Amino acid sequence: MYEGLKKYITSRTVISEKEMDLICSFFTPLKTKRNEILVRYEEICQQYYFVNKGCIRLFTINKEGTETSRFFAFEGGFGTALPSFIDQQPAFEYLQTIEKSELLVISRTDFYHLVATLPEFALLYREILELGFITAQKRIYGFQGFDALEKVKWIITNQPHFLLRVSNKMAASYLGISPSTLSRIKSKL
Amino acid sequence: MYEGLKKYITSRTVISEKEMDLICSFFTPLKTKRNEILVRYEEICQQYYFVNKGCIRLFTINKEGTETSRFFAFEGGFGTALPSFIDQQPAFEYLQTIEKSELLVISRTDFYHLVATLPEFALLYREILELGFITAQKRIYGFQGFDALEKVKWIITNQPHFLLRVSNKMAASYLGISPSTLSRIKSKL
DNA sequence: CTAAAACATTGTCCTATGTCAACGTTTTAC
DNA sequence: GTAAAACGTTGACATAGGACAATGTTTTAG
Repeated sequence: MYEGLKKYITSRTVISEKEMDLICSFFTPLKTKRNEILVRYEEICQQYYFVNKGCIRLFTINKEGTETSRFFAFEGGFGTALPSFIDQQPAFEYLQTIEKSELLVISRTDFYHLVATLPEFALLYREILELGFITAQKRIYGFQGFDALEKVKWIITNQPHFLLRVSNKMAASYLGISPSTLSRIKSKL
Repeated sequence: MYEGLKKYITSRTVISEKEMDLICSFFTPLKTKRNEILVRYEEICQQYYFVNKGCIRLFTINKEGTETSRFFAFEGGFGTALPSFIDQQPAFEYLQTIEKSELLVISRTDFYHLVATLPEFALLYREILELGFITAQKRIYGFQGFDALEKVKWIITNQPHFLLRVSNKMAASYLGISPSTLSRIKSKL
């Protein structure tokens, strides 16, 4: 159950078995169904999620009812509604599992407790933030001035499994293009 | 000279005078001219910059020679080519002062030394990352699906001084629209 | 102070991509 | 297992906004 998480941690920091067990002890398993909502709009996010199996998606719905996908975390990744989690403000987004998933959940209290007491965990969090920051940057700036075709090529290069893993509709809403356009582009490669 | 930095720090953490002086001792003043380059494309970024006066801009130039502005830091803000600074990889961007500016500079070595030895400084860095992350998120997601008019309204709401402070061209390249379009929109409010 | 360069504004035109609709296929729910 | 709903694909059409150019203004360099 905890292998994925342990692998994640050992690949990023050196830590004693005792501390590893301590960290794991704060994570509780959670099985979810397809399209299960973890954080609702305007809810204050209290949990951080590690994806053991399945996939979580962060998205919004605008006033016209159109969904926009913001972020996906697959097996071995962390995810949450981070702005709300950090600031404890109502989330301007939804978090859901788009497939039947197995997650490991840690409460915000425990999370920040670990950050405050375990330097190795603080380092892990710093790396999550640094990586998240860089990833977000690359995505914005990678997309700046890109036309639809370039965006699709970008995602194929940077997240090769992405288009195979998520629906056409979700992929399009992540890339900021219409499903029709994505469909047309895929048909020409 | 260090008032701005001290103000920044005291507004975010509680710290003794001695530690404050220690932190400040690692920052050296730097005066720059308009359009002075701080980090070149493919250079590895070794410094973090605090803006006392003036403004720094992060930007790229694509193969067609068009500039894209990624980020601006004004008085009281921190800025650097963060992905390169973090990973010590060649920067895929330029950092410049767009006005005559007064900066406070800390080397990466000293910066991470402070992060590693002063918990208060580690907290500050964590907050910079968290805030940077949230800001980047808001910008991407705020822009997702926005048309040109909505982007301009967004920037007016979220950074009211922005359009007054930077040139039409730079503002347009930040918003991801053409200078002509921005000009037309401004003329209609 | 002056010449040159960069920039801002605005008009005309054109294209990428969104919208809508039709149709077939897959998924869902009971 | 079956009906209904959601989704994917493709065509026809409409449009936001980019490219380019002309003109006037501001900034820069010496």
